[in-house]
Amino acid sequence: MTLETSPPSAPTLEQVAAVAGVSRATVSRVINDSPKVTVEAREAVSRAIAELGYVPNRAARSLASRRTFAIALVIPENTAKFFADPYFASVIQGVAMALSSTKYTLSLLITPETDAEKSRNFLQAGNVDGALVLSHHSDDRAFLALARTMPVVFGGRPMGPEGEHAFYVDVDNRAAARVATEHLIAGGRTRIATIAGPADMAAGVDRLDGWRDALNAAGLASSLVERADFTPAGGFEAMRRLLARGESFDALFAASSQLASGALSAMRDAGLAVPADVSITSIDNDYFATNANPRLTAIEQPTVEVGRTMARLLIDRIEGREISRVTILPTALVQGESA
Amino acid sequence: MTLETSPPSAPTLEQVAAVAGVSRATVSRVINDSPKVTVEAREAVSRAIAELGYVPNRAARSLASRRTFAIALVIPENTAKFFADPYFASVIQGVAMALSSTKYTLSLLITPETDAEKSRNFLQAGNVDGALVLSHHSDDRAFLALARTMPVVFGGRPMGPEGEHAFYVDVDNRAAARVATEHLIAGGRTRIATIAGPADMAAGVDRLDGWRDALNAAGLASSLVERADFTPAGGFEAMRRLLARGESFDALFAASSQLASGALSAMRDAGLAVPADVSITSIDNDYFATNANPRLTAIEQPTVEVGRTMARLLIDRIEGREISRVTILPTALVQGESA
DNA sequence: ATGAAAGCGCTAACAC
DNA sequence: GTGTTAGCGCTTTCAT
Repeated sequence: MTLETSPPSAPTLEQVAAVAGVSRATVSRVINDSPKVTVEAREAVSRAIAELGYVPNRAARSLASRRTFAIALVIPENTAKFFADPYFASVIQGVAMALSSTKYTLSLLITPETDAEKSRNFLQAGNVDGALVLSHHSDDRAFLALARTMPVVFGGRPMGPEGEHAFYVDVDNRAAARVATEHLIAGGRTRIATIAGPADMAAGVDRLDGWRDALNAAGLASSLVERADFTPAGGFEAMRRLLARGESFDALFAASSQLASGALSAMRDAGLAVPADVSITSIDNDYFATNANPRLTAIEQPTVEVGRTMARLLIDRIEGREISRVTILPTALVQGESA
Repeated sequence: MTLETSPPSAPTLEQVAAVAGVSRATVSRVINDSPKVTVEAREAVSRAIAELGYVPNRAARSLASRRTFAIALVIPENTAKFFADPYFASVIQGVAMALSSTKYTLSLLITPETDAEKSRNFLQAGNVDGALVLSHHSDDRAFLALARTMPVVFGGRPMGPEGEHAFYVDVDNRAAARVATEHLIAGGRTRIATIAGPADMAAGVDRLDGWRDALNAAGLASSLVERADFTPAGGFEAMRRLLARGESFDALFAASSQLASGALSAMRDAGLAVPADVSITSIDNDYFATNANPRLTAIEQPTVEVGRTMARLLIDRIEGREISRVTILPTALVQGESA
């Protein structure tokens, strides 16, 4: 049994001041890099800080300064989707990375639409200095409003009227889709279908446009379109509808690898061989692409980099530095065995 | 153009009190679910809170209560390893999940050994209510000490003298290794080598023991051992050393799929066919296992569940509930094409 | 350049 | 059961 003195309470700024022989105000100035401190004072304080192993208490700091040194990463999805989509994990990694070398802390908000309000209140209540919103989802309106209140950086171009004015990091979905489709055309395919994403999501709209761009440029027909949620189940159903049309096709551009993965099952059921009968390209070189059989030829997005960039930009904004409103990151086609 | 009043400052507890016609203390009691409040008062306050869209300010709350409602997830690795290992992403997901339905917030600390002290100071300074330490790494001593200061739950059994007293969530690495090895034996293999992990990591030690258990039980020799870091490069070199010994073997148990993945390259270089010449099993049914060629037969760990469980247990401890010191989660062998 | 002093918004005795 | 009153540890005027 050791003699438990009360909690090994951490050193306070006051103690640092005492050791350094200065006032608390001076210690505070040193901590906050104020220029108005003499070299000697600064050194005395630094020594005291090192000696005591002092670390400022964030709560006190936040309360007094009205800054929190916390940023929120909002993922407007329910937990099921959150798990199903490897995209989120990558972006989180990137954000965490970028933050690890700063004084900012991450607050993860996974918010089903049902309590979007709760999240907004949390954010508005001054619990974070800014927010990152992964706008994979359609319902961005709430968060666009938030963006008028505090620094917000979106991941993916937010839909809606105000989307124009938002700060966001994205990839060029339209160009990516075009490249993926051109790959099919280059492979000699001429009747190219697509399974597109939801019409209320930027990725859904843009990727469909890109597919059309490629077909138009090549003088090919662009009538074989089915829409679906970005899930394997959605892809499965969409492919069944496509097959039910009775119009034959020799290639498919799927707007996401999850869609492609579901489509693949439906094609297998229908006795179609990939890539012999139908070749496939898609977007997202993720788990679904690499584990598909055959492995999918897909566009790779720099997902970790998206997270990292979002975080960097947000901090720049919080700290008053100028940043450009739109940042587009590059993508690349990764060759698989499906096309 | 709306009339921008100064920062849309969030409502304070004081305002709620005014609207509800009670004192601040009563509002505080309602917020904190104190039983000592009349139904009427409680309702009046609730109404006022709803009306104003009030959310408590965490900083103020923390400062006054000396609680932060934040927990840290410490990953004692450098960022390179952090990215290379899919294990971390899964565990983080699990933790985030578990936390999303609580009032706790996540603070991610990715700490190269070089600034382990900085992290410890941060933690000690009362910036979190407790910590989760992903003890994949060998240097647990620092965090074991931390565990005497605040609630800590480890992921993986921490090594070292005090490891015995720590709270942790883990899988039965020894049993997992035994099962993986038995699978090779069941396949008719008799000369079974292993590439083991570092001797200073629990997973390294335990998995080697499990391999031995299986061989001993079957009356087979257990001399073909090489050690390596848990990386593909380590696995590659270990396999070369194994081959250089000149003793033939017809199976390999790799202590991780990253090791197996590297070993596979070395075997390919040596002209060995898998599983024809040498069959392989490993641990971690992750990216490395599923993307290996051939796909590895491996033990799957419930990584997301590990994170979720760690978070739950930590919160239980923080809130003073009794929890068992050790939680072992189940694993399962997933059949691939390598054995 | 430095110090004194007044809070930041909340919780936690304590008294009633 | 409710209100009063001190702070929690820091930042930030304002003097000096």
